[in-house]
Amino acid sequence: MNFPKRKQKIIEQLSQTGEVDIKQLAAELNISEITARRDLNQLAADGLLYRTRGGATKVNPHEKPHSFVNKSAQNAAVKDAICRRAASQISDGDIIFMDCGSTVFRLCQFIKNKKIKVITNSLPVVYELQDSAVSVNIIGGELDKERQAVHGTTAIEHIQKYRATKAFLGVDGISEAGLFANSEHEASITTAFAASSAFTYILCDISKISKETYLNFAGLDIINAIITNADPERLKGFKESGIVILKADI
Amino acid sequence: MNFPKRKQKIIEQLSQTGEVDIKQLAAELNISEITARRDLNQLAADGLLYRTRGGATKVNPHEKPHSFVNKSAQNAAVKDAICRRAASQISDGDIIFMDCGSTVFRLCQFIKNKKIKVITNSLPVVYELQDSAVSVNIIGGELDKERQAVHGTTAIEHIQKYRATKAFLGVDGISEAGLFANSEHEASITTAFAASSAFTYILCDISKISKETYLNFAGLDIINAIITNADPERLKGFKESGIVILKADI
DNA sequence: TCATTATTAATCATAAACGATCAAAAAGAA
DNA sequence: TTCTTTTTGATCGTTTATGATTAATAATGA
Repeated sequence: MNFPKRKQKIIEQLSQTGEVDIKQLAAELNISEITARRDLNQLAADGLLYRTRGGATKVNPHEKPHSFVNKSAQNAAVKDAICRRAASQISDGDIIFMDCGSTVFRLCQFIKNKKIKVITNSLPVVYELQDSAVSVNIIGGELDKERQAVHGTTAIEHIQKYRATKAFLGVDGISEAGLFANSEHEASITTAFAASSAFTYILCDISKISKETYLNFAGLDIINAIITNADPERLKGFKESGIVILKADI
Repeated sequence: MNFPKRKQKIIEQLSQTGEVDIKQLAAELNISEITARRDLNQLAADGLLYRTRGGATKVNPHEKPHSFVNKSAQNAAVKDAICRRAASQISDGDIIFMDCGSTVFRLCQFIKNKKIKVITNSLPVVYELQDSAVSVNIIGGELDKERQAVHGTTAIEHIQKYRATKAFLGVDGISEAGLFANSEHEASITTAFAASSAFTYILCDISKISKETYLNFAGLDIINAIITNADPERLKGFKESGIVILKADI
């Protein structure tokens, strides 16, 4: 058992239990206590843990692990159907905005070979389009680790400098009262994208339709179309407000 | 059994079991231990594995969803020594710039628990810092897929809006004539970072010292310090220009 | 307060691994 | 073939990782 391997084990246990004990470490890794001690000293010197008497603890004990839950795999079939419909709206030469919605993310797989420019604040989108024909432009600014996306005033200013032919955005809820979001950050990004885009699509599955949650940040007038799997019958109200309804058949 | 064939076998076993042992390798491939040692050293210099005493281990112990092709694993030991020295210059509260240099990338592992802000144009840096205590700010603009970093006029303007206490940057070459880069994009980013930072460190291993390549984009006056593993004796000229030399002891 | 105990740093010892150097063998070029 | 270059192996002094020992230091409790 060499140092890199031990280091890995130590860091692993530390992140799980929050602390390690020299005696227990020595026993577990089949090394002498002094070697365990030396390992911990080395890792402490590199700032990877805090040395305590007889062991070590995490540097940031109360730090909540930024858990980016990738919701995009939930109801993948429905989301893919919506995204296929969305991708069919995109032609070569388009400049498109994509936000950090979980449905929007699944659009990536369908546009990899298109000759378009994508402007996005979503890191997963950037990663996914890394090996693609698409030219990528990243919105700059502060990174929201939980959402894996960029937000803040710098991001807004950045968006305002660009103009897109189409925007593909997600929302936390949409009703005849307009668009709803669970965070102000997300709301301002959505508003900025919509304002700088010639045509704005909202991608949402049936669970978001008629859902009113937290912040009603904009009216329906800032968007042009909804792509969803919901029955168009349920969407009559939107149609009457001039919104184009595109049904994704599953 | 020639080197390319052995290399393939070694990499294969490494990806399966995560580690190789020199004795076992020598026996298995019918070569002497010293040849096995030489093979591993070669592969370590190329960044294909990490050398340990008596063997080698994988570069990426856990499979990550996205992998960045990275020169940063090449000569990892030297780069780590430089980065340890660099990390020791960083205190909580600092706002630091990091560019897309391969040495700079390895600084991430030593700053994960620091309470600092990092502003960067490098995607691998962003990815590496996503589960850290560090607050991350991404430079916005066009993504250079080859370098996995953001560049362009938007990026420059973004950088100019921020002020950092320290910048940690890489170069393709440095001599008493100044800084050298292999691309204009990279040069302009480096210049912008240095201009907006109170103190600028260049991280470079000995191979970059006195190397003059392609574009001499700036004089030594835009930087404040060099962190390197090169012998300070060779760096007298820099010292006379008022550059602080920090020797990384390996 | 002091005494007891556990932990640590410092020092040393040892075996394994290492780099440097040179020689032999293999491969390639003239 | 002969010469040169590259690869491989052997030898040997040096370095490194590890563990044992012991004195110093810090925590704990009476």
